[in-house]
Amino acid sequence: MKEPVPDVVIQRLPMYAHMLRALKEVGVESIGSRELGAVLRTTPAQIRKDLSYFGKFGKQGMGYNVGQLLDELTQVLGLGRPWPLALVGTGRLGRALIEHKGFVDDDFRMVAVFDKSPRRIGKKLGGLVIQDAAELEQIVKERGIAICIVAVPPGEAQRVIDAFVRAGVKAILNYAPIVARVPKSVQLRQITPLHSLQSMTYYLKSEYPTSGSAAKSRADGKTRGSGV
Amino acid sequence: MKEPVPDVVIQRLPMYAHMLRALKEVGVESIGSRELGAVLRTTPAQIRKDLSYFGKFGKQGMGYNVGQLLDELTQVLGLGRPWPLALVGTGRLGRALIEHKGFVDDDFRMVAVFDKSPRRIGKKLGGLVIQDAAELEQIVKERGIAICIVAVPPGEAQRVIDAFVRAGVKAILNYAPIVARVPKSVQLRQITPLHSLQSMTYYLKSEYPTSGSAAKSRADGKTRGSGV
DNA sequence: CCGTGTGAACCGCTTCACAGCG
DNA sequence: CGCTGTGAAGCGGTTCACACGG
Repeated sequence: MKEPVPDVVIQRLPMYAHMLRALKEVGVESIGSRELGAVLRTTPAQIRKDLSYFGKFGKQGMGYNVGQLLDELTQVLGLGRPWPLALVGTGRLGRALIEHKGFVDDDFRMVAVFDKSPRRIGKKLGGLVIQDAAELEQIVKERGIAICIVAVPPGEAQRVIDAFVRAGVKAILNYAPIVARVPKSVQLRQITPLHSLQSMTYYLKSEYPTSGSAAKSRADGKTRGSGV
Repeated sequence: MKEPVPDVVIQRLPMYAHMLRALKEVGVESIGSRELGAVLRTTPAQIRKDLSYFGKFGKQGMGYNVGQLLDELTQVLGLGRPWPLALVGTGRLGRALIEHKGFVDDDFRMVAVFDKSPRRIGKKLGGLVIQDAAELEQIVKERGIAICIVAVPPGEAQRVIDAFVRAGVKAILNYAPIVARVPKSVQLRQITPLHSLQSMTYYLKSEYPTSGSAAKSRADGKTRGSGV
């Protein structure tokens, strides 16, 4: 209910909104923090606390009105309008992202696609003509694009990000596995599935011991099916 | 450096390893926590503390040997061996994930691909024959697959995840935007780019005020170019 | 001396517990 | 009475600062 809302809270909001949308569609009109917490796998306290940063949306003894709370969160997150998006990189990843329509909904609309390869420039992709990455800065400025998606090879990612920043972009979703540098005023989210895999293995290595690797041989290492 | 290593620490390790690999390739043989922190955009203290959970890898006054530290982290994370991977869902997303080779490196190898659509079963994808999702449980068990990737539509994701869990899988990378349920013994990582976008907009909405949204009409809303 | 390893201080998020309102 | 909203306690991770080793 004060100014500095913790970052983690903001990042949980989309999940809340997502669930509320689902509940609304199913016809649920009202829900308590206990139930919402159960379905979201968090605690009721967490939910109440999170929401309290933005106002008082519930009625004591009654819980929250699903539709109303969804509207509030939509408002808080700045959604409910079509943010224009740009994407650079139309390799497999970029094409998949566009065609998969993972983000094209009411809140986002892809309005520009770039690539630097002459082979691709001029072709159409997802209803848009692929434009020369050299014109990125100008076009992004012209169209007032605030959010962009980077799907180029690692070696080019920082260059592309710099161009976006110069163009005034304020939020970047980066799929390239690099440690990107952006001004503090620019939001950056990293999508690096390989790192997710590499951290999960930490928890697995005891159950699935090495078959040889570092040096110490291990006769069998067949711990697998056991826990199943 | 005791037993319960914080989860966040584990999740930073892949980034450290990644950077060390890059440094090694460039020929850097030794690095201090200060420099490593600078390039990774963290603090030296953080790095030293993180590493201290696993042992003493540095030499005072000298910093860390890049190659050696990389080996240690590889060991800690349980990498340096080819973990077999399975993927379900060969729609645009699934195909892109496979063909993009985002995770196929020395540490991971895709060994099975599933789909439930008869149109796709039997076709080849990334050198593998797409198999009937109905056989998922059996095949995953047979091949001792511990990690899997879910790239099916939201409505099917939980079912698929349940099947994987029954098959004994211990780590799941899920691309479907759902609140997945898994036993605590199973690692789960969620890749939900849309939520990343939806949380970034929170920080943008003040700079790019609404053009209309929730109800209140707003004559123009052309605040765009200003901040650029 | 320089830089690591680390206990201790610090800070921020989470959880608790209860006052207050429907 | 039930459940929200919230100050305060609890807890875990980050940062500090310094002892110690090369």
